[in-house]
Amino acid sequence: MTTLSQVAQRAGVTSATVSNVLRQRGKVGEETRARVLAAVEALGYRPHLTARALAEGRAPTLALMVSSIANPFYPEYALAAEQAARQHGRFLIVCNTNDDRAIGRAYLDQIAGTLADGVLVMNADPSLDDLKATEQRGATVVLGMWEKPHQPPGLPCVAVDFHLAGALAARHLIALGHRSIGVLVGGANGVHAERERGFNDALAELGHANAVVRTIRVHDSVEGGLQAGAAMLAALPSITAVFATNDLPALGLMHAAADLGIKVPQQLSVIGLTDIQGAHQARPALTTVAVPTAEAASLAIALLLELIASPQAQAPMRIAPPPQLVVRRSTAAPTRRSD
Amino acid sequence: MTTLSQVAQRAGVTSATVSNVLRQRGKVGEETRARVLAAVEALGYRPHLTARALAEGRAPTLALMVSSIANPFYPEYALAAEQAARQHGRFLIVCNTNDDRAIGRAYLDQIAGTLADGVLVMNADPSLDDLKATEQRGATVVLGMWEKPHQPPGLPCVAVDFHLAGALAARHLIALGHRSIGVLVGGANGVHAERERGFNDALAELGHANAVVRTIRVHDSVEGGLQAGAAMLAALPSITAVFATNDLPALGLMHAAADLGIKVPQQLSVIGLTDIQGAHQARPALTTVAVPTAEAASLAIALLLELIASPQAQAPMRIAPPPQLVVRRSTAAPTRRSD
DNA sequence: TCCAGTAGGTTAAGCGCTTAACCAATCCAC
DNA sequence: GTGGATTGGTTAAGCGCTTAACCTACTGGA
Repeated sequence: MTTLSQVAQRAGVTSATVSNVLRQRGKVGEETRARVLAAVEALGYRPHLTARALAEGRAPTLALMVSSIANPFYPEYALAAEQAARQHGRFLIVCNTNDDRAIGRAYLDQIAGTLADGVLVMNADPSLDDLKATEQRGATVVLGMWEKPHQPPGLPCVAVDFHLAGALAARHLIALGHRSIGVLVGGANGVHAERERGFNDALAELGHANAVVRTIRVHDSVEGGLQAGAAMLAALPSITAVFATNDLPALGLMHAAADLGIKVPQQLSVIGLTDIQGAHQARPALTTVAVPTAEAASLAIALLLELIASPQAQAPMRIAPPPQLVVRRSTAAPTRRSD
Repeated sequence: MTTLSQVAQRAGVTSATVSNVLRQRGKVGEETRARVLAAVEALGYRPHLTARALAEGRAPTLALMVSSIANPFYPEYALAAEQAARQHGRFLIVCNTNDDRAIGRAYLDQIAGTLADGVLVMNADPSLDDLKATEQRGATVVLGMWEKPHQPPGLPCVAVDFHLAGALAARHLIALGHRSIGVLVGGANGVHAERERGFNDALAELGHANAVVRTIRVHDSVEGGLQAGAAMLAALPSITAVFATNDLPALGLMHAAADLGIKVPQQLSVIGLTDIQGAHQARPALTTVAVPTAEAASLAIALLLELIASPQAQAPMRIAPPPQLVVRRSTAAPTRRSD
């Protein structure tokens, strides 16, 4: 490792001067600057980011907390977040909490404010109380995707209008003519409540408050949708469409339909929510409501950095672009399955 | 932020003593220890990881370089790597190079040896030369998944026997009776060459060297497999089975088959390689050769940490558990498609 | 001739923590 | 009692970098 003072020695100056050259501040003569740069080059000097951060009184990284990076959707989000962070000269630490609040707390305890001066938290994975405590200790916390724009969490956040997302799904199904609908609600701890509410509210607005014939809570996975979906489809032949609050169960449901010999979309329409990669790769390609993943991620990073720079702003909320209906091949006008 | 010396002051000792208490080293009296711990508790003190790392002369994190965390397979690997790192008290920075060597080099330049004292690189994404240069500068580099166990890269690595992986696929197809096989080779820059070679070598060993009727290079994605697969299936009706060097193109190929009305596995067998999450969720579930992702990741982290602790070991190579054939529903005994 | 201003540096303190070296008091065996 | 261990701390240097404060020419205007 080459240090600043080694470079300084070779260039015949003090390390302060080298630092000034590298950071383009302070006054440095043309000739000296050239000597310094030559020394930097010759020794292959690279600034020690850890030392720099300590001296500057900031942490060198940002942290992203997710339940598991292996879950679809998060990788896309993480990619966008990392790129945004990099553009601001920051690095991203990924923390998998595995939906375990103790792990989340341990992470916050260890790195918030010391290794990472900003933490981007997805889905309120740790409890809001833990997050607020972390904030008290002087770290900056941003909720990466808050689902209720009209109900601020008391923490800085990027809000995505999931109420609208649910509503878009409902309007699409109603417009197609569906009047007998099943709903699969995923998400642990009621995280998807707003999506479900948006769906039901829109139904009511359109005068079809009772179109939902069955609502089932499912595990937020393909398997969850497969199992619950199979049961639901077998029990209720009148259902012509299913809305799942997440794409994963929606895909599982399509499998369940295939297993039962039900054709999608001819006999059953399926609509998801999120638009993960697998959605448009499915057969038939899944109609879904797309969440603005990348935009939300870069908004969150930007917010985080602004708050780190000037912490006074009171719990600001950034609104991400609205979700959008993406019509693919898994939805169509209804035909009675029983026919 | 609470610092060590604030705690020390409150406990009526020096910061050295507080440090000794927290690190369980040095001699500290029972009574003093209790006072210190009480002060730590009262002030909510948390050690400053950046400062600690600097003082200890090590970097606080490990880095994982991948082309894009949004690509399937990497998230699973990253998850395992992060968990292994956490068990050793390290944090993981994720670096997406987007297959751009300049970005990879920039990352190495910036963090290797300063922010991250170890870098775990997937698929030789940056050039080996860049990596060796990084090593010269004193950083520790480990290749996360080297594909050629019998041809050391000159850098520490975790090797997975992809030759065997290819061979397993070949043996499976031959055992089922396939004699007219198409091959889809993914991976940029010939990364999948070893998989293809393993496949062909096994075929030759079994006396069916000419079973492969067509080999196509494809983009390493569902779309890549879809397009190339459609062309191949249309042009060569004699093909009864396809091996793809990666699951993504294999899934695309299944779609192509569906589009052409070709039934899998009745009329066409498809086998992939990797066993990504989407493989067992596909319909029919994809037969594939599973790569020991999690094991390779934790081996790599362990190797990285050992090398950081004692850099003398000469370019050791760790061998991950062998790949394993996972038979699902996309392969069966052949029937002539033309029948 | 004198002084203010500026260009081009240097000095030194400090970020928060670790750790080797040192020191004072107590203990115990002989 | 006396010397060597042992206990329980303290001192101070240092990790590599930043930055405010300071110093020393030199320049030029009145």
